[in-house]
Amino acid sequence: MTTMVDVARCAGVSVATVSHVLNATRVVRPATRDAVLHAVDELGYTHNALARSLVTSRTQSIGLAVSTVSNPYFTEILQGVESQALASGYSLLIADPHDDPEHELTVVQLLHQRRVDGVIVAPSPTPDAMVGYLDKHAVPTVFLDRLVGEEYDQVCAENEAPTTQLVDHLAGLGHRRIGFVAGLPGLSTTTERLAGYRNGIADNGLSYDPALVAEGDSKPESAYRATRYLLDLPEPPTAIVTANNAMTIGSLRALRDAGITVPAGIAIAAFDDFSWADLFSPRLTAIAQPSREIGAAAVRLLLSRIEDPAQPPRTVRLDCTFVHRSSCGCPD
Amino acid sequence: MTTMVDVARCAGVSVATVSHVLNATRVVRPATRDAVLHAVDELGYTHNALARSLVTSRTQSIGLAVSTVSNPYFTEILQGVESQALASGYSLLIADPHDDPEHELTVVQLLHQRRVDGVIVAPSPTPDAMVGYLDKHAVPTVFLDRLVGEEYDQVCAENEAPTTQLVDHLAGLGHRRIGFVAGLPGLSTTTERLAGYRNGIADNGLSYDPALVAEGDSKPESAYRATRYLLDLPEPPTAIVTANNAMTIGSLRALRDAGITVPAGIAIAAFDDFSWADLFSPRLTAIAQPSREIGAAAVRLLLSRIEDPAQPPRTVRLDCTFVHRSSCGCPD
DNA sequence: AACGCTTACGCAAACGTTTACGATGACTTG
DNA sequence: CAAGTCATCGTAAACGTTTGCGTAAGCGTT
Repeated sequence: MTTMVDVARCAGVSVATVSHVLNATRVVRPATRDAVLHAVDELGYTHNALARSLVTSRTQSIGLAVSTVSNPYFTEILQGVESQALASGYSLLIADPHDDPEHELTVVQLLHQRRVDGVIVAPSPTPDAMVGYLDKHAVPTVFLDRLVGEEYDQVCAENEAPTTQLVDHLAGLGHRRIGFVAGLPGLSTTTERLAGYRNGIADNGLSYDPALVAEGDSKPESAYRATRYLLDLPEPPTAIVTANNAMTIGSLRALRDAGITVPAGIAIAAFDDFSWADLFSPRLTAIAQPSREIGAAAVRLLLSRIEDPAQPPRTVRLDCTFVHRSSCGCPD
Repeated sequence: MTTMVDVARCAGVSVATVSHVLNATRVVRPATRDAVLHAVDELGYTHNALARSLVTSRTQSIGLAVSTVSNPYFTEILQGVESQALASGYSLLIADPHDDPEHELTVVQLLHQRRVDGVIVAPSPTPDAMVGYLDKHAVPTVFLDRLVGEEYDQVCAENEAPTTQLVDHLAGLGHRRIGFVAGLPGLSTTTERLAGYRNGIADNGLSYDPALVAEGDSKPESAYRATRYLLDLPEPPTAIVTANNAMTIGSLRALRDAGITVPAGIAIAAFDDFSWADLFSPRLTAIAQPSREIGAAAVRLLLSRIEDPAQPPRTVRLDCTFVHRSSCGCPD
């Protein structure tokens, strides 16, 4: 591996000069500049980012800890993060907590040991250990998707109002018994969407029936069971709203296996859209989160936090869009 | 930021000793060991991986350069890579070449500057510059999905035989005119799958009609056009096989917009399965690649290459599975 | 001729680790 | 009791950069 001293020797200058021409950090005579540049590609020199980081104590990299495995919606966030990071001259380290609090802590530690300039984390339901670590070491952080507290930087989508919108739509179509397949308890998204559901129920003059909300974790299987449960009710719902991607999958499978057609047999409206939802059967009426934009906003927020660690914490909320298709029972 | 010398001072030992207890790299008296460990968490010391890497010239990290943006199938590969890397004690740097040869070179350079121990790359159709760079700097590399040459380490799925299998299945159902919606020209996957298609045609005693193969790039829009073209043929095919994920999406949309039902109006069999293909309409008969396993195999191959740079290059091929649903026209 | 100001660069000290050698003392051993 | 053996630990030189000071030469001023 050729180093800066090789280049310096070859060009007949000092390492300081090499460093300065490489970083354009002070003026050098054009002639020596050329000599250096020439030496660089004659020797095939490549910069060693580690050594540089060691002295500057900046790595120009950020860490991303999201559970891609369990949530496909996160891959879009990943894309948003990646492109925004690259555009800002930052590299991206990723580590998957696999939705496990213990694992979550260790991957965050790993990231910090690599001295990323900051991290973006989608917290698990019990993020205390991880949050404590981040706090203790003053690691610039922004939380994603799931909120942990106003004293932190965080970005997520609007959850409450859009869910209400789903219920409104269904109620507007005449449904009086609207079921809800909720997500993993403890997550802010779950809480907020449930609140949105209840608002919708109330707004439309319906009475809230706890029997109509079925909980699940974030796996489709639990939604499958939850939906089965709703169907087996003495007085089953005529419409269902599902709380996220994974839940929707499970519900749809349960309905299919039960031989119930959508929207004829039951109406469906979902939180979270899919990339190819237009090819699904039924064609899903859904709330689409601006996933890419969420990812991009997170890195922007993080970079500004890195820039000025003293600034007050911000929570940014992004608007969702209502995608009207036909699973709700409206004509296509 | 507290360092090893802080810990050493606090524990009343030398930095060498601190290093040794932290890495368990030589025996120390239990008492001093405890003193060090105690000092460590009293001061909240965290290891600086950069400094360590600088002296060991090992970063315990690998770089992944795949175009997630353009191909959702890569996100599964990503998951395979991530988990295998983590399991082997490696971190993951990712960089998206966005399917652009120029960008591809720069991200690989970025990765190398960060001194990853090796890289995993899904090459673009014209990877020469990138490959040249990797060669020149002797960066341990394994290529993914798209092949670049037997003199490199590479891993991908079986392409030819499975495609033939698709054609066989359709022909077995009585179809004589089977169209093919091909992928981006120049990619080994495209070439091989096309070859598989032609084999299938020949095996079944059909005559190869160039008019029946329509090319696209990797975007669904091109498949949309390609499919339209096939439908507008004087004598359109009665069955179509699509060459990959993106192509399938485009084809299905084209068929839907043309008011053609599957499989009644036309039969479809696809290379590449989807996560929720069972919820698609039609339910897709498809070849499923072992994506996760491909990713995992790639990191295993890379690590063995890093371990022993002199070993002969290997190309590993993974088997696909035929997922039988109903878009081919078989009863569900 | 002495002075100061520029311009252009070099010296060397960090940055936080790892690790090859050496050093120290206590304990055996003959 | 001298010498050899262990067990335990410290010293200091790397690793490849960045960057605060310094310095030397050239030139215009008085």
